[in-house]
Amino acid sequence: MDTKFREKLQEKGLKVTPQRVAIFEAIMQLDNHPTAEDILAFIKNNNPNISVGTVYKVLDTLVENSLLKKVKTEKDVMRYDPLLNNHHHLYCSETERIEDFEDDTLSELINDYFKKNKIKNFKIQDIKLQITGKFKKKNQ
Amino acid sequence: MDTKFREKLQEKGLKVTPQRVAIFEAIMQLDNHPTAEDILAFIKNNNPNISVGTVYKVLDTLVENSLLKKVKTEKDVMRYDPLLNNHHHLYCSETERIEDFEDDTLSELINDYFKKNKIKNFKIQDIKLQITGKFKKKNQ
DNA sequence: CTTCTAAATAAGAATGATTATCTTTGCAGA
DNA sequence: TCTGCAAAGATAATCATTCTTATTTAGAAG
Repeated sequence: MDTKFREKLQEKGLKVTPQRVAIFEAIMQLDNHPTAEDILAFIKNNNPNISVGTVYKVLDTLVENSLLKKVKTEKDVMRYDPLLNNHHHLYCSETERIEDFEDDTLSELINDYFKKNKIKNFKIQDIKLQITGKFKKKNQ
Repeated sequence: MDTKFREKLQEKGLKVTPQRVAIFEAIMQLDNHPTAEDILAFIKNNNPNISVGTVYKVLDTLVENSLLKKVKTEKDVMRYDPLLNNHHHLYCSETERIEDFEDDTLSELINDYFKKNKIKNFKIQDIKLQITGKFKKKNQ
């Protein structure tokens, strides 16, 4: 299951360490875009000796090597997102919940738009929608 | 020029204080989404006695009352944005530069899309595009 | 299976943005 | 003028993140 992850690490010339694997798995299992703290807490169960600095460092290297994404919120904590496929985010305006929102049609729509209407003096690398709102009670 | 701001404060039942006005004006004049520190430095010129806590407190109340927006960068500092009209953000992937990007046609396009394609169990309040990329050298 | 070395981790101190606390100020209404 | 309350000042406290140093480890090369 995490063989792909191991392979990707090697492709990038990064060593495969138990910490890196554990952190990546934690993010996959912890849904909802965990904070560094969430990840640390989760890992401590099986791996009580992991260090705070390590978690931050690993997260940084994974982000740098495009194996993870940082998510921007309005709060002052960073959250991390497994870089699966291109998706947007639904932010709850009342809680800390963040959910993925995938819609290829929409993404295409936007990409097409920018293909026709370039932004002056700016080269787009990535477009993300930040959709703020409220989750309805159902399916909660 | 800041009469509108004063009015808005009063509408919300907030007192019009010189600090609030100064902070708001600072944000309007300092372009490029200043940090709390930028704002503080700017204000200290005319108003050397303003306190750090006050700046943060004022910023918070203004955000709460929808007179400002908080913007987050990849770094862990918050930045503030005068809530003029609906606009999106261009993030430079190499520097901390953030610019506003306004495009009513695009906003409409997206709004229309969501009018036709509701998100299940989610009520949209606001949609922002986070466009990451590189500013070209010109016009720099 | 060893040895070697750069890369990675541990531990915990340090930093720095933000928040909290407590006091003082200034103004509105009695 | 007095009272009450929101706001501001001063500064200590907090807490996420980064830094520093010593130690350990992954994985290549022998």
